[in-house]
Amino acid sequence: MRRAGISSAEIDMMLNEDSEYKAEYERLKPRYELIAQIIHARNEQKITQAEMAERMGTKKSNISRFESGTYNPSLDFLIRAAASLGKKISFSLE
Amino acid sequence: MRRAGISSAEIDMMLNEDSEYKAEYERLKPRYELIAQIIHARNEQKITQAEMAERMGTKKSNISRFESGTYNPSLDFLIRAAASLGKKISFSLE
DNA sequence: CAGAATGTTATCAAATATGATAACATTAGT
DNA sequence: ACTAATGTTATCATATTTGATAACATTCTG
Repeated sequence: MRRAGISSAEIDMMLNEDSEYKAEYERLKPRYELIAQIIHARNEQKITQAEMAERMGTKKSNISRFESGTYNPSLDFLIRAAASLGKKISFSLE
Repeated sequence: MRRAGISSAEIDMMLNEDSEYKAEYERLKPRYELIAQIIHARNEQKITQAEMAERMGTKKSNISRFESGTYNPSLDFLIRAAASLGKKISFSLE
């Protein structure tokens, strides 16, 4: 199954205890997880990025960028994204 | 109990169904609720804004501004804020 | 395969968040 | 009431997000 440039063993290596990538990965994890939930909701409802964008009042390219997880979205953007899929985000501190 | 410039009856008025303020209020509600949870956690642990700021790597004035709810914070800021209080934010789509 | 639909990436401008600092206001402790 | 601690507000500089557009890539469907 050689598809990407790195193997899962190499990923394990990069994410080991002492790795500096580890901290970075842990830092970004909550973002990725939340985005994953939103993408999942969109796919589940078979809504296109273009449709979602229209509901949010933005453009499809911005949805793609958002789903790519390449930046740190604002709370408002997240709430609107969820709302466009008929969902409400709830937050809890644990 | 005349303290503020507006009465609660007036507030009710402003938040009635058709009011344009209503939508605005509803829009900001999730932000305020999340911030309230964070403020509550900070007070509960008797941590000062200055202490929290130091843990987050910022300044106390910025914590005050954040708690005032006057702007739209980023996901990362929220996560760091919670983390500085030993909490983890969890998100769920409903 | 061809065309249409969907998703991605790059880029720019404008708006906004964020950090830092300082001055000020409020509250708590003695 | 005095003082120290805590919280607030204003302001500036810098970084980042966000929206828009266009070109490109990928996937779906007939």
